Amino acid sequence: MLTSLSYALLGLIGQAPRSGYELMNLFRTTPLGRYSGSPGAIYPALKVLETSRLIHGVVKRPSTLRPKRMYRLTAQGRLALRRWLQQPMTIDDAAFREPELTLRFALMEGVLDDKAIERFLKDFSAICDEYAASIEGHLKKPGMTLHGRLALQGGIDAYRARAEWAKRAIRRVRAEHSRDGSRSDKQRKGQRSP
Amino acid sequence: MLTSLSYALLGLIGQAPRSGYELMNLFRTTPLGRYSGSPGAIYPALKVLETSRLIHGVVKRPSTLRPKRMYRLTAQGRLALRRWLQQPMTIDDAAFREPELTLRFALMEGVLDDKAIERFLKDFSAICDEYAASIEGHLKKPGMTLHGRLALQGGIDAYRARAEWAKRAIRRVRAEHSRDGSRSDKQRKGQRSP
DNA sequence: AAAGGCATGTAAGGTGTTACATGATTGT
DNA sequence: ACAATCATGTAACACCTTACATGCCTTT
Repeated sequence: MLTSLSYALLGLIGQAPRSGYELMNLFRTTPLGRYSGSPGAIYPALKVLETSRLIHGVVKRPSTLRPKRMYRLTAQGRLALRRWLQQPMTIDDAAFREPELTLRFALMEGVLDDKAIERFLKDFSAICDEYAASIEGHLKKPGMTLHGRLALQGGIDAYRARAEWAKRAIRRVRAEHSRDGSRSDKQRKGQRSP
Repeated sequence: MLTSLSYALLGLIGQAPRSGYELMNLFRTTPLGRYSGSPGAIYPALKVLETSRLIHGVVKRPSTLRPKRMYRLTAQGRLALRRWLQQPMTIDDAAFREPELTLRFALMEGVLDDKAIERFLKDFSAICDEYAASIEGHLKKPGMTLHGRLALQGGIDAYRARAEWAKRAIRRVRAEHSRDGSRSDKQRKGQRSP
């Protein structure tokens, strides 16, 4: 199993060919930074992805001591990405790996179809509500301090907010999709916003 | 610098003397589990805290191959905990270490005074709003995909929810404190809910 | 006396961080 | 020629996870 960082790299390379440096800057200058953006993590991760044949680096500036590589997804890489994006969602994902779910959502545009995206958001909303309810269970337990209960309430509020967000997001992607559908029914894959 | 896990242990031991096993179960059976609850993390961390003289383990069942230890804070440990709880809050804490802030709130009851607790919540609310606003800045940047923008919006919503929670929490702790104040002005330190 | 929960611990492995090292290219 | 930025990489270290090992104690 790959890490979140590796999948983030896979997803970003899928959007457009990119170099390690470019990826590093994306992490450093955007909220993607949550998934870590140090060269000591990114370059080794890219190496692993390349030896696993999920990405392939085309070497610019060859036969120097400091070659530059532009990475692209291989067919295998595209498949691995898609499998990760389509993974069934568990309550543990919501509880302990919520950022990875958000990452999946951010990277599934242009890879999964409208139906799968809507499914994802519905599941996400439901699972966030479910997890919020499970925290509520702890609230009633004896021996909880005031701050303990308040901290739990904060968690509940945050997950409820996530669930509401997902419901709004469904409407937003629907609106976008119907516009896209009436405008241009073809054109997919490998495109990038201008 | 100690890790979140170490401070969590410090805080929990401060609430009442506890054994490693007891601590492990607290992590396993409550939302504290976010801060990890495997024996491979907890026992070594306790050992480090003891060699740093922040906690002290009283050995029950001595002169066996499997001694049992009940840990208590030392004066140094109490001080280290207090310093961590009182640390000034940065926007980076909110952005990358929000769970640690929540942990601090949960563990400051009975250690910091009412004033410091209210200060913490006010700062937390302000910094969450500030960070939410800084994400909003990214929303306007060109080159953002639809999903990218929606994911950012999710982050904004979550941080706004945190900020609102903190405001409600201030009222809750105020109410509790005024009740406490009129009931029993003394009695602090080392107590535990029944 | 066997089972199951209490209780502590270690070994191997993976992944990340910080800090550093180094080379290439471009603009002044 | 120099500085800044582009660009890649490594070494040391810290910490956590999983899986396992082991022993004590209580109940049946």
